[in-house]
Parts: sequence; structure tokens; C-alpha cells
Amino acid sequence: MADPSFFEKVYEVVRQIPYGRVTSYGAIASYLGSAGSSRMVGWAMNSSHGTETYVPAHRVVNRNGVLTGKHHFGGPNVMKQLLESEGIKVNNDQIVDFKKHFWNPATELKY
DNA sequence: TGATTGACCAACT
DNA sequence: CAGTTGGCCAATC
Repeated sequence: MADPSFFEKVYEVVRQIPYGRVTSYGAIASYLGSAGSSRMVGWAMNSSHGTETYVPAHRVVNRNGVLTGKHHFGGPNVMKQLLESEGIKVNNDQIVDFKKHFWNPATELKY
């Protein structure tokens, strides 16, 4: 797309998250150029259900590594199960060793 | 069409 | 230390 919107950029970044890795809304937003748009990342995930390509929104958590949007996956346990299914341990809705599983698009993906 | 909200983050009071 | 405010873009009322 010659002029991709914020949403489309978010989708592409989230899709490029490798298996067993997670990232934060702020990291994506900051990578796109605006840390204040972190809310839009979450909103984009909400819209990701209507996209043709699947978006691993369960790999996206807030800056604390907490599963803030777990309720939006159709159930409060779905997101946790998905992460654990990828080898990521989740305790009390919080990712264990979040820093180790953290995938920074600005560093890994960069361009 | 204007106002409000939304899965956030950071700074200020 | 905790509560409030500003900021960002897009969708819904």
C-alpha cells in the first residue's frame, strides 16, 4: 500500500513476531514513530478479527508484560493458554521472564 | 459532523 | 505514593 495506515503497520509488525516471543504496545507504537499511539495498537487488535490474515495479538501485551487484553480473545484464559502453548509461562496474568521473551521490533525488525 | 471512547505510556501534581 | 492529565489515531455514538 502506498499509504498504509497505522493499523496496517501494526498488523505487519505483529505478524512478524517470531514464535515464543512477545512485545508491548508501546514498543510497536514507538517503532512506528509515536509512543502515544500505543492505544491504537490495542484498538487495531480489536479490529484484527476482521482481517483476512491472522494476527497473533496474544503475543502483544502491555509494557509490564501483563495480559491486559486477555478478555478480548473470547475468554479470560484463551490468551494465557496461547502463550503457554508457545512455551511462554504466564503467572497471574503476567508473563514470566518477560524481558527474556520480549521481542523489540525497533531492534530485531528495525527495517 | 462533533464528541466520546479505546487491549497504553509517561509525566506531572 | 497515588491519582490525574496529556497525547496519539481511528472507530463508534
